[in-house]
Amino acid sequence: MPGLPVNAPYHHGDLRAAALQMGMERLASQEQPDLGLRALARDLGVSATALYRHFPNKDALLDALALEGLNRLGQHQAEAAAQAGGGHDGFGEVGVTYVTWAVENPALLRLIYSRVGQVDLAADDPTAMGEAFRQLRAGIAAMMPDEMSKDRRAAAALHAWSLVHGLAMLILDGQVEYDPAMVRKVVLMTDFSASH
Amino acid sequence: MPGLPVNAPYHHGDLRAAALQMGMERLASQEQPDLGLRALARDLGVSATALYRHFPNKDALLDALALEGLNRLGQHQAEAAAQAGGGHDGFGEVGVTYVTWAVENPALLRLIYSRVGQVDLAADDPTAMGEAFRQLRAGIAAMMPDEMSKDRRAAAALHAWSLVHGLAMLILDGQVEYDPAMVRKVVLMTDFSASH
DNA sequence: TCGCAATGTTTATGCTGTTAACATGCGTCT
DNA sequence: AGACGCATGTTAACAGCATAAACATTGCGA
Repeated sequence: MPGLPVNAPYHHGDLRAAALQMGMERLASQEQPDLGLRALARDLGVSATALYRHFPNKDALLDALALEGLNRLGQHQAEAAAQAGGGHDGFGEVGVTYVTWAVENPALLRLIYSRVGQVDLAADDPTAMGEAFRQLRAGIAAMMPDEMSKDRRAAAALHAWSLVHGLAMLILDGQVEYDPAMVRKVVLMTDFSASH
Repeated sequence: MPGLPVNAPYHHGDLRAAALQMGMERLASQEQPDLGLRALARDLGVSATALYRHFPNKDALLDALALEGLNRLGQHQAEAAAQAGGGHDGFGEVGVTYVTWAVENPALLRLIYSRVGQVDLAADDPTAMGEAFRQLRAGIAAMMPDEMSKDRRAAAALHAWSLVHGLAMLILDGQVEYDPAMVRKVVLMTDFSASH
């Protein structure tokens, strides 16, 4: 039994990592990337079925890519939150950042949301995908103004998430043209200190 | 040249309409319907390639289904708007209705948004899909309070559309559990008469 | 050094969308 | 009425896909 390095290179030299990297590159550079096993294997200079030694099936590969993307999104959100300095204004900036990141990573955001919904919760690693998303949710909720009641905080967090996610999806689906100024105006429109 | 009945039955008896109806039934009854040409043809009691006499390819079939779904959504929105009686409160009800319809027609809503974005705008019938969506947008914009400036109306309409669409997608993707009371609270949270 | 297990390849299966060639029959025109 | 034509449906075939099984290779641990 080997020590710690789980991904020790064998014949190819860590084909798993190479496949994931190539997948991430395609997700970053193309709007509708070809993530077929044959296409990936061909461009990796490897036979069509070699990837089955590292992933049980195609969905597992996509899940791994989605998880990596989710981690990057979460990290990006955390950076934006830290830079904005918290508070009401900072929270707005985080929302704008979400939309901006989505526009810059359309295929990756779509992959994340297409995969995270149908993850088998009884799988081997229940913490992988679900935990990353739970962290994202917690981050959103934690950024709400302190003076709110717990109930209102939950509703406000869901409101904020829905707003930026919906705006991002409408832009990605081509229903709304991307206009940074308009995005800013729309996202910052909500006044969370209002009544209700 | 025949008169008005464009879809006169031949051998099968209007296979095109039968295929669309079966597709709509599957979209209505299943979360991830099998809309494969072979599966549809088999259940229609027809050979696998018969549908190519009525649709140039699979995408055309899906586009036709998405268009039908879009019309139903628009009609549903119009009914909700009329019932709500316009005004600020009525507008909120329309938003709640959007989310409710999405929850009740998840596969159809997903199909609509997945197809409408990549429609070839230079196609034969440029009015079909795009026009239906333009009508939906116009309906949303027309429902904004009258006292707003044109600019603010546009931003508020996009805000409202983003909010309900994002909330619907989060529910459909399994990120948020469907809770009618919570949906109502979140959708009605925005106060459009606020400053900015 | 030997062996085993991890890695990669070859081959094969059943699915998919799609095309071409062929068959059938309703509608129309003479 | 009869024949032609075109819309419709069928059969056969092809390329691509994900995937599984059998086989080959190679590096690490005992």
